Amino acid sequence: MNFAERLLAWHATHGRHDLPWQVHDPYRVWLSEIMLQQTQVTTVIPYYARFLARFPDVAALASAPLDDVLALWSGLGYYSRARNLHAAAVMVMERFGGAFPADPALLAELPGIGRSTAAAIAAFSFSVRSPILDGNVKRVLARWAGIDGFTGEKAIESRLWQLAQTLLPANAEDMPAYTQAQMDLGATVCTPRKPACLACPVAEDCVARLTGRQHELPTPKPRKPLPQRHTVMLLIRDAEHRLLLERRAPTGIWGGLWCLPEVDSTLTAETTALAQLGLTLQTEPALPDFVHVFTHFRLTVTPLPARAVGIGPLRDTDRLRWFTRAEALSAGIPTPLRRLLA
DNA sequence: AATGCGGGGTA
DNA sequence: TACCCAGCATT
Repeated sequence: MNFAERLLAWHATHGRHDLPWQVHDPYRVWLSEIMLQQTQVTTVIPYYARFLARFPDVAALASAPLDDVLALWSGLGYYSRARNLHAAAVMVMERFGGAFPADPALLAELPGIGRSTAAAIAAFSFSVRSPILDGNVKRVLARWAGIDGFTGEKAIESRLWQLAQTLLPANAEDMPAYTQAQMDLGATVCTPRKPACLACPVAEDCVARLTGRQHELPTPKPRKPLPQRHTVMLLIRDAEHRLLLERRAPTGIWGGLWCLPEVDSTLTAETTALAQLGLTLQTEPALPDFVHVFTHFRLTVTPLPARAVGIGPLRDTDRLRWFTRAEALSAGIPTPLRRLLA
């Protein structure tokens, strides 16, 4: 049996068959694929259920306010995914009349859908013969073919795409199961740490296993030490103990989410707030620092409580808004703020 | 080609 | 702590 045939046979008995998005509905497949970008299955499942209940089809999503989408995405991270999801839903309605195209090249024109996600949607929904190349597949193929070098590097990645294309099953109707089989093999057998080679359907001709290099491949990403950053976040309360939140710019960290106003220093907080927010503050002693780690830097946050005195009506209510604690918790806010409020 | 972009699970 | 996860967009 060739590579694809062995994966298909393995998947029939050992694959995952009960995931909630394993349906031939491009909307649900698309939604799950976006949520699963750089995010593990167990994390996605509850978000997927809530999202689908609120937005049962692409028309419902396209006509919803972005704030509602971000609120349901809150805590899942990579918020550009939520903004792109909403924009793509609008495009599917306007350009394709609400029906997702089957062609991966067309799917990849939608925001948030790259080559791998487009192939996954096309394979699961329409049985199109197009290869995926996610973290699982990169690891499986790098080991099986004995490919050295960081898989994020251009030359390595292009070899892997080429290989993935040649290994596709002959029959298009096998594409949904084959695509799922690759993901399942990477997630449950060919795992990053302790690969279960004894349970692997392609172990007999796996170069990494035959040469004892399962634990060396794929070549890990070269790491640099995380830069340190510091910020002061203002916990501004009004007379009714409501909290002032500021909508962040649409791009960058926590884009579009509601967050605490930030200043550079506790010493200049009052003057900075007056200049930037138009509020006169009485600051209180800072709360203990906490650390939030991102992929690319480490952020130390000093929470600084303050009372707003002599407030006039806030003029820019699209950017600045007073929230009760309950309102803040149900809005689109980043995880550190959710933790701080809890 | 390199960087920005979250958050959680895991050993 | 460090690595990894159903990657994509931007520069």
